[in-house]
Amino acid sequence: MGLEDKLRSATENALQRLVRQGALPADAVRAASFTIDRPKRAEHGDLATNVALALGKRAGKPPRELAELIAEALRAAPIVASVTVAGPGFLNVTLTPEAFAEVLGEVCAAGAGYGRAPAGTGERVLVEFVSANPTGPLLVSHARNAITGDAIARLLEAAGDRVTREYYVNDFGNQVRLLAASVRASALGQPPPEGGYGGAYVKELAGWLLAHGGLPDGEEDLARACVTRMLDGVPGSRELGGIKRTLRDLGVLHDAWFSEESLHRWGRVGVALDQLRVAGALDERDGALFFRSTDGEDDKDRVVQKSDGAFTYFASDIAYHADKIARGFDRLVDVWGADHHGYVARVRNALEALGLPKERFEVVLYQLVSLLRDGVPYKMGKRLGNLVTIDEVIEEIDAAAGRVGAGADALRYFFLIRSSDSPIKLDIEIAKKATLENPVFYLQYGHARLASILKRAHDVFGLEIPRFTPELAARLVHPDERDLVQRLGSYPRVLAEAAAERAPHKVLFYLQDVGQAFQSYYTRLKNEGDAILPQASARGEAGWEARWDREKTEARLLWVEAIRGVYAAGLGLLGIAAPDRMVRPEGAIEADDSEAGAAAPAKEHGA
RNA sequence: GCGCCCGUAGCUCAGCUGGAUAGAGCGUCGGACUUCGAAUCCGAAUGCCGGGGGUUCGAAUCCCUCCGGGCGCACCA
Repeated sequence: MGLEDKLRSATENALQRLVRQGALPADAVRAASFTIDRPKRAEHGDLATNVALALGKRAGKPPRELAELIAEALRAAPIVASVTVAGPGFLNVTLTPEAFAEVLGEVCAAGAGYGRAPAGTGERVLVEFVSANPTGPLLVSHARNAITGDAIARLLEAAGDRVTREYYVNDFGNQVRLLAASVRASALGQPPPEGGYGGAYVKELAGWLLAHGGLPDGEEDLARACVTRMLDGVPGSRELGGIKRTLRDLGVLHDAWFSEESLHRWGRVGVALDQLRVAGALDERDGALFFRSTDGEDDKDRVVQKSDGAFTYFASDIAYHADKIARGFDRLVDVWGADHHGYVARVRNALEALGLPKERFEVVLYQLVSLLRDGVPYKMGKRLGNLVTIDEVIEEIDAAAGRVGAGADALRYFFLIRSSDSPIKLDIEIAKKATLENPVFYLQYGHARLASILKRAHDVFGLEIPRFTPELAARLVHPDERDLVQRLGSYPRVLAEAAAERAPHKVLFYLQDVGQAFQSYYTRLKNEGDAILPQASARGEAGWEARWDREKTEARLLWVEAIRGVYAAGLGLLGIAAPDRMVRPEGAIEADDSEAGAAAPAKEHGA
């Protein structure tokens, strides 16, 4: 339990006591909700609460008077060192060292599972994401969907949910027919049909099929073979690595691949439409079949079967979502680009018309990714032949950083640092080459530093990370050390909130704050002539070991490991690597600018 | 026209279940290396929180309205 939660229950206890004493009306206390916050200013104590202000309305007493009353009751709590009343009636609370020690103890005891709810305590959730048409390689714009969906899935797991990650494969209808036709054309050395696909991967796909038993005769068999190859790829191929491999490179693994075509093959679409018909939710107009979406909240009715007899994508989507419910999921989370938001109502309405629990259906919408190239808008289009693939971007960043995985880390950072409601402008050139000023390195460096302190403690001083004891924790008296413990204490809350709001960016902001707080402490300590481990200069003097406060070092090692553990867990939750050391790539260090600094102004003013 | 999202520092964005003097990164300027890792740290400057009205002890946050931008409004997927 973090300090906020500890203070909250202490405050609630204090209120109950005041109610029993007749000092406060019970119904006012029951109805009031109050906040516990870290105050922005250090002189306002460790935590502040507006409980007196919140209660003032209902209790009918001046907030200041209430504040004095509650402050007095709160002073009895063991975690409270002092309470002052400030401003209109805020309570500023300073906590006891024991309270901080308790929090650190909880972090250490929980280990890697700290902040996570016990697995399986939550809902059964189906997170459906990516679901891009298997007619081409995944593009950078798809990466936001993949990364957002994956991070939300990880967050829900941390919140205790049983999560299934699913990719809905649109292997039915016009688009795959066009892909198959394009591949056949390519095999015959002809140009692709109107509106077809002409990328290099089409040629490669045709070549691979020819080399492996030839193209199937039937169009459906060919389409199936093409989709399989688009998903699984061809080993060693640059152009046709496969959607699954691209996702794996991003750290995204789906549990299930659900075929749209199978819904038709098993007659599920027809069944769903029959049920809608029985429910009286279908109308026939102009030879087409409409779902009466306007019975719910929607602008117009939606076509499920066109006048030429073909089912729409929406028809199979109804069957698909009905199937998700039938599989027993408590919650369906779909991750869609904001351009599909008009779709939400019709799917929800269809579920309702089928008599299914529509409130289980939920859509996470993310705003769109627009591309820039060196700051100017970059129009990407199939017809323009300038599609930017995820593979391509990952490859270039990996090369620039000299590490496989750097590209995935950078992309995950770029897409997870923004809230879903914020559109993202991704500059292709910067994403590709300017990896060194990428803030993801700051995050990772923080972890490398923590890890390297522990490694040095072991290698140079033979120190292992000690077991937690209250006595050891009591040695952490530096204000920055207390501050970091407080931050670690609020990690469970951050996770729970991020999961509930489907907002992975909150975890990332939290980690940046923790990293910054530690880096700042680290330098401050040095400026104060102190250090976690005895420095080389100190060890030069005779008898240094006798003067070394070994216990303080051990307390700090315990603390460093607690921070490192939370930090690594948080990064892991976002799918970003937490390296123990960072290697600066060749040519990354800027040239010494002492000469340039002198020369440049002279040139400026030369004329 | 209707619906959803957005408008906060020079730029990119947090903060939005109402709380004290509105934050971060980048950029700018000025400092700190006898390195437990300087991919770091410290300091400074910069804001009618798009405009107006309302609710309240208190509004970036809630309500109304206007302005500006993105997306959507198919018998496409």
